[in-house]
Amino acid sequence: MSNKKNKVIEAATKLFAEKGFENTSMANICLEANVSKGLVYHHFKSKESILIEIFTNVTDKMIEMNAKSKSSQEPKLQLVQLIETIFYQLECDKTFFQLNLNIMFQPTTRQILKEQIEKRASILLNSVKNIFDQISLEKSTLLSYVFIAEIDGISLNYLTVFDEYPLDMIKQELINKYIHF
Amino acid sequence: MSNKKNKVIEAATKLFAEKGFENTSMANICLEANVSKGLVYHHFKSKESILIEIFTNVTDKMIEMNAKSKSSQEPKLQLVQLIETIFYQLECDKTFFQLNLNIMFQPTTRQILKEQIEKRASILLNSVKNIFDQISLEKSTLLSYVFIAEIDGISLNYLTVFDEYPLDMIKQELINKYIHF
Amino acid sequence: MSNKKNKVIEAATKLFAEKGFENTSMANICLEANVSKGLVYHHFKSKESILIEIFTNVTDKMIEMNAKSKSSQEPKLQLVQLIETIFYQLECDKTFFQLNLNIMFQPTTRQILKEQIEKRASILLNSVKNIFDQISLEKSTLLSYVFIAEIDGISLNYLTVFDEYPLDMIKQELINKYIHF
Amino acid sequence: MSNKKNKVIEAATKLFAEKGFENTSMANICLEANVSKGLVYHHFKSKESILIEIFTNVTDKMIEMNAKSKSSQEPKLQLVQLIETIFYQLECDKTFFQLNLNIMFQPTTRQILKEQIEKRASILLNSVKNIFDQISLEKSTLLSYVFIAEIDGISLNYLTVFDEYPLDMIKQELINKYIHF
DNA sequence: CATGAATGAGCTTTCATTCAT
DNA sequence: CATGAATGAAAGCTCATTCAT
Repeated sequence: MSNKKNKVIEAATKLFAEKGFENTSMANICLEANVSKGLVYHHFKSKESILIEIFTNVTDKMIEMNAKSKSSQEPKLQLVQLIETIFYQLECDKTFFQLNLNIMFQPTTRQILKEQIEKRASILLNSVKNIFDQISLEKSTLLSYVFIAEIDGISLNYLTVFDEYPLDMIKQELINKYIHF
Repeated sequence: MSNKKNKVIEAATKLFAEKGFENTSMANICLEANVSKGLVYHHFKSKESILIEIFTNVTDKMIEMNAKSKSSQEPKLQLVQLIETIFYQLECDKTFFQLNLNIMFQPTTRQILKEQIEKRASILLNSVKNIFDQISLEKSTLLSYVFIAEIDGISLNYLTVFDEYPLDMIKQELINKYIHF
Repeated sequence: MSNKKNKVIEAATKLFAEKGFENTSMANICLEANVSKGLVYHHFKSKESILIEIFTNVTDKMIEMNAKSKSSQEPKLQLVQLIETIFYQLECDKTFFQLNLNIMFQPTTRQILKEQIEKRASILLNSVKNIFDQISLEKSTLLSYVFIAEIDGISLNYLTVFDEYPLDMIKQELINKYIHF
Repeated sequence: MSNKKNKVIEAATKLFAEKGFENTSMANICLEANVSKGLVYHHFKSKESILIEIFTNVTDKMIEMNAKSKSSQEPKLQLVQLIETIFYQLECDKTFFQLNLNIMFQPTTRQILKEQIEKRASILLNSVKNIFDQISLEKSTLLSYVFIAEIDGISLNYLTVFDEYPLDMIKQELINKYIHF
């Protein structure tokens, strides 16, 4: 992939996260990436398609990571490790999670990425369910939904609701819950 | 308050929820409310100020409801009742919750309503903490954050992540958790 | 004339002078005069007509003053007195002179007040020529034009060209010129 | 510089002079220049900036001409030549002088171009004073102000006050004054 | 006399996109 | 690959004016 195309993707990711998709103009992206409009339209057929490519890249990484992570540990420890991983990334890449949230809740962008959003959700659900299947086949679906809701709720509150959020304490509480399951 | 101003607020609320703030034009609002552009700008100084007025109205209602709801029931039952109320409203007014989410995650609108968002969050936290104080003074803050994360996570998953979400089952699971606390 | 109508005229005069006719809106005038739009349109048929009334009032005063000032003094002293009067007013009412200038040079307003502007010019020319007729019947027209040009040029430079203008010195130079004519 | 940008400048100059800055819309300019609105905003960041560029171009030309015109003639002849040049241009480019006047008297445009207007005034004053210094060092400043006032007054009367102005006769009178100085 | 809700045309400006070079 | 001039639709907003009360 050409160097300049990457610069465009990076610039767009940054700006979409900072200002939102609708408030980022092609001109903004060109300026940030230091390329011309013509070049952007050489690599991408539209502004939407930049968004799609950014989102797809991440989905692909998620699938890849998911494939690798088939651990043979005890299920409770797998849950703990999953929690640790997610919260680690949440802290490392706040902006990126924020971008994903605003894409998912903005009706327009949501519509554009509907299929991918659903795909991601089902990957995550399956991945979590695989773990809970080892704990309780009967309640595994319900437990998975609850687990995901907890993760999403904490992320959401951390990222956009509370100014000073005791993330570590709450993470610990969650780990405690599942380690004594 | 004049009839037409209300029509504008209703139209704007509907469209902001359906299409997002940035994708709703003043022309759209005028068409939906069946009024002229001039009239909208006679009542509101800008598009932003419509959003602010909508959001403020709801915040005010929240404060009012909060003041009224000081129940003298057993704390566990208060939690159950709170859960029931929130999920009832979630199902009744899906669009409105969606509007709130997309406002909170869109950087621009978030900035505009920063103060109000924080105000709302602290009202909710206090309100929940008042209940948990009666259960465990020591852990009440932590428990409140967890409770709110659970509610928010479920709402988020119901509204925007999963196409077919077993909301009732999950609500029941949550009620079970807190009734046996 | 009603009190409120006067307030409108005063407000409009002030704002037209400060911001120019085109940059003053009816809403601005209403706010400044503390009256409603309906009232302004009760007294004036349009924004233009306010301008016309302001300008006409001044023209009428000029005519009146001109009628009174038929002095029987020596012509040179009449010139000196005219110079003194004009410069006195220039210093007293800078804003008002500025208003007149910008009305006269803005093509739109100029067109509206074309006839009055010409009327004023001819009154002034006649008035000055009457004095110069007593000095030199032959050259009186030319001398009048020169005199008016001198007055206008000095006013213009004082009001809008130079930041620190030695008005008094120049006035004295002019008086010297005509007293030794 | 691109051909179309020049067309925009020409169109804007013409229309600003004919109708005034405030009464000329971007749509007017586009129509006159036969270009799209987008193109105008590609070359100029705002309507104001068109005005600034027009004005700056002229100021630059003035400075350039001023630099070249250091003549070694007798001072009185230099004055005569300056008068001839100014009146020649005044007759050639009536519209352009009118544009300058209405920019200088319209409070808004005046504010925008405040610095340039002052710059121009000081260039002209210096240029004239250099000549009068050779006639009378003592009175050169005063004489310069008077000279400029005469020129400006005559221009103003010619351009906007009197319908039939004996420009040539008055120019001759002025030349006579300074040739017999 | 007096108010201010209401209109609709028009304003400046932005923007995704195209295309000749 | 790469540029940036050029387009035209649509955005947010202003404003003189009207009219029911």
